[in-house]
Amino acid sequence: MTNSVLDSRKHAVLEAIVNCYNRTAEPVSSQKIVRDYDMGLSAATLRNTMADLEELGYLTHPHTSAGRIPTEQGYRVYVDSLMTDQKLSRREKQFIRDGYASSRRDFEEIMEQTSKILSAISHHIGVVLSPELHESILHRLELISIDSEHILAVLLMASGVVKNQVVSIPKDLSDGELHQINRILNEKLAGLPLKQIRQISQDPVKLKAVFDLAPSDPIAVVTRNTFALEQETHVYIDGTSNFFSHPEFGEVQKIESLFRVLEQKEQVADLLSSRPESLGIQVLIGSENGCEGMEMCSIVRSSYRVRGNQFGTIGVIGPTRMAYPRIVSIVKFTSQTISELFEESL
Amino acid sequence: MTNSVLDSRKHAVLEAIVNCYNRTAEPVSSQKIVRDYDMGLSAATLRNTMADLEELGYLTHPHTSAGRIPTEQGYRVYVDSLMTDQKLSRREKQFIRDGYASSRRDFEEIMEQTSKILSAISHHIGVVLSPELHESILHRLELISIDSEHILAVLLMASGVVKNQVVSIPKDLSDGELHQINRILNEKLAGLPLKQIRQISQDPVKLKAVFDLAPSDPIAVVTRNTFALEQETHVYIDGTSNFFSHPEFGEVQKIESLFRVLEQKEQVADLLSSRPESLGIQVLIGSENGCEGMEMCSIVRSSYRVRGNQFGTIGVIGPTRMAYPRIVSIVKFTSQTISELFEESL
DNA sequence: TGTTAGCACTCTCAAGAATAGAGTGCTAAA
DNA sequence: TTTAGCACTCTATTCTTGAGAGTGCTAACA
Repeated sequence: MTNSVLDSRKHAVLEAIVNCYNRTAEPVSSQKIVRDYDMGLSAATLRNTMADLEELGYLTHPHTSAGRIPTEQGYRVYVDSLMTDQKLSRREKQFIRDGYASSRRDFEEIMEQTSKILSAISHHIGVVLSPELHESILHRLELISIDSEHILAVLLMASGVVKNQVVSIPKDLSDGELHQINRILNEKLAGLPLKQIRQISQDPVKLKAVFDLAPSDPIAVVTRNTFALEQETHVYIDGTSNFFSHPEFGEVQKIESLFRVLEQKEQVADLLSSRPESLGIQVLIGSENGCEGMEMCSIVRSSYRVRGNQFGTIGVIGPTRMAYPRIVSIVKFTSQTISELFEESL
Repeated sequence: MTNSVLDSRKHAVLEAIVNCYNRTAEPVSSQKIVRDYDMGLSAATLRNTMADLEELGYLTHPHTSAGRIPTEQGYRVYVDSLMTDQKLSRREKQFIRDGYASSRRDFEEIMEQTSKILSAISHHIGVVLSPELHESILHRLELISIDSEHILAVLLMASGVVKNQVVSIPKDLSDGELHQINRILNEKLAGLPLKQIRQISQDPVKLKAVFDLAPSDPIAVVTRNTFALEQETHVYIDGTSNFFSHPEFGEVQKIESLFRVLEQKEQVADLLSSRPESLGIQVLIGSENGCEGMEMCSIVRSSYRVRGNQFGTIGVIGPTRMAYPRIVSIVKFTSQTISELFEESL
């Protein structure tokens, strides 16, 4: 909290400017602060302080005779050490919990609902990344015959996620054979994390070590084909149209570049997950997200946990000028709620 | 083809204006037509004809000294009787087919891919509605135990679609019991359309008639819970950001109302499917779609077929000023391609 | 009778000029 | 160190003007 460069007045002024700018979306003048915040200082003094803050890189000027707006660096200081926690109201918490009332136990529905809740309550864009199957543990698998060339593998993960996979088979398998293969696979593979299973299944040597059979054996083929599934993360996005209500996106081009990014689900996934995997809340301000076309946006993200060590990510994408304390609280509480939801019910 | 109101000159002029306006997005002047189309008429004569067409309601004026643009009615005539088929080039057809090369047999992937293909090749918005399970025939179902209170029902439809459903069970069932129930359900229900099964499962009388057992019997409960699934149509949308490149959407508000609609998946689903269920191509011009916020958009849609009589819908949403002949060909060819794809492979 | 040239008229669009207002930076006094 | 005062700068709005595009109408023509 003791930032050597900023004395307490500068702190206060920066905070006031960020708050004010977030409310009005207009450059903040010294007058405005005198009127709205009772700081016991004159406009002239504030102007001096503001000039200092600008020199330090925390504020900027659209043009000579305009008020100040925070720079990304200014927001950074605000988020890191100035802003105060804003508790969600009981009503807001209830709103979030109620959002899950209808979606019983369908995994997809919970993901989808989460993105809707996030966007509805934040008035920004809500994003949810499904947990990475990679780390997830296989609880059991069931093989179901489809036709002479294909079977369906149903993977039940320990987390409660269910994943279907159509698998080509080398030759028609009788019900008995299929049953037999199913039994053996469960015996050998249940309880292992998917990542490890994939390694085994794609490596002839390991495969032989585990199953002790030739690569051409039906069991080997089925295993290989079943676990060839690539790492796919589903991305759920909602509330994109909320962006139209922000004055800073009044011109089409600005909003266009953002929407072009949002349409690339993979890019959105990278955006939310590529950061160091700390577990708490993370706030990326403006160009910190490093994504072309999203320089004007900030991201507040957090992981959630689906039993064991399977993690997904939720986040809110909004304009750099967003109400950080509130959004942080929302993301924090929602990720807790969703984690509990998975913990208890699935 | 013999439209009593329109002589062949009016036809030709209307067609020229539609074509020209589609290219340039600017009101078409009499001069422009003289220059670009060799009609052997002077500008003055064209002005007379254009005035007639305006009187008939097929053209309009942004203001007195501007050229003409087609009205919705004008487009209607153009689409219904003026425009000529535009075959897709070999390259375009190949592009569409290639789009499916990677997506093997995963149903969802094909749907998703289709919306991408449609938007990429049309430069508009591509929409796909998954087929209605309703009419689909149950090929077989498999029950898989999850825990003491839940099982997973895997429904294999005759069409190749696979649907998972987590089902609550009244009491813990042994493997044997589960197997037994599974066998009976398949015996009684396989081969029936889902719609009928749902009717049976939700009606105690019918349930008793088919299975001859008490409503509290585990079989009855499992059946009821398994087929309680509501009719859900998945909506795949791609290419929304293509709208930014159209000059008529240069202002934010116009694009906003459109995006608000697109975010409501149910509304999009209604938009594409609520029309009379003719099988061919349908073109809805401008406000004909009856959807608030989409008055400036046209829709070209077609059903596709997934074996048996299970149908879905694909479509392209674009500005009213779209290249109808081309888009119609695209939608037609894509729906054929996707139908064939399902016919042969699943 | 249908077509065309000519012309007056209308409307838009872009550029410039004038004005008001907001807000700053600086200076000098408290 | 703080503050009042003031000159200065920049924006945003409004009005005007002129050019250009395109029409509708009229009168002549085939």
